[in-house]
Amino acid sequence: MESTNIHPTADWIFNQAKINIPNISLGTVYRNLKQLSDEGDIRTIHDGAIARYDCNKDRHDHLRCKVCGDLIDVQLFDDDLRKIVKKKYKFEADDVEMTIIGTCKKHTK
Amino acid sequence: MESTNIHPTADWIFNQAKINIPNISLGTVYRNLKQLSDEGDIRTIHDGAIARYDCNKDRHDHLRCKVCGDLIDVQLFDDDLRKIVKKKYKFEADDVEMTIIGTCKKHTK
DNA sequence: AATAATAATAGGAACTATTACTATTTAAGT
DNA sequence: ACTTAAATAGTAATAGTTCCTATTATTATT
Ligand SMILES: [Mn+2]
Ligand SMILES: [Mn+2]
Ligand SMILES: [Zn+2]
Ligand SMILES: [Zn+2]
Repeated sequence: MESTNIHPTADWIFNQAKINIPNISLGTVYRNLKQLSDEGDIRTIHDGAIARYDCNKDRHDHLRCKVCGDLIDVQLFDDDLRKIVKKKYKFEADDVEMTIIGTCKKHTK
Repeated sequence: MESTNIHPTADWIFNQAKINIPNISLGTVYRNLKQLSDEGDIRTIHDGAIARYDCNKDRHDHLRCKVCGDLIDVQLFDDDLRKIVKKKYKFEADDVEMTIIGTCKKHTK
């Protein structure tokens, strides 16, 4: 999984794993992903209704291209923004889930 | 639904609707919510694995308090941020889904 | 008002991602 | 080798959502 910078689903990982471990079960995939996520070794991201898993442990955000479906890592939510949230709304931010939907640079003519 | 500023689930709406329309079906709730959402009269927000519906049609973001569960409307992603995304990543942003998880002001002593 | 055409609905089946359960296998400790 | 504990495969169960269809309500047309 670390060999890719994609954001695979449990099902994708399951199918990849089957290449080397033909009789692995989907439950094992979910259990291990949950464990890794709980330990902070990977991140779980909610992409609409389904879960994706992210090896990029640094806090970051995503751009989702509605043309090609790519999910691109970006850094947008920074300490400045955290301070604004704190000052303006008196809200102590622990975590941020931000996905920007639009069109990536591959499709600009 | 407009009478509240909460972010109800389909199930919550279904149960509320049953008070006045005792034999309404869940499918009707989903169908009408989808229609309203498609027409832009409400917004669908993905809260983890489940869908919530939002009457606040203005583009806005959310703070989710992990203590009391509240989902608070805020305005964070602005045109400045959109321009940064455009300049830095050459990405044309159409829509943003941002939820900040943390602790709301009700719980600060 | 009666009839025909169209839209909306209830109720339930089907679907999909995920979780829970359990008997069996694998690994570790002595 | 024996005991204990952890991990797993396989399968059943769950939850949210969508799909389907016969029936009901609404609207348009004679
Ligand atoms: Mn990522
Ligand atoms: Mn809102
Ligand atoms: Zn693209
Ligand atoms: Zn709170």
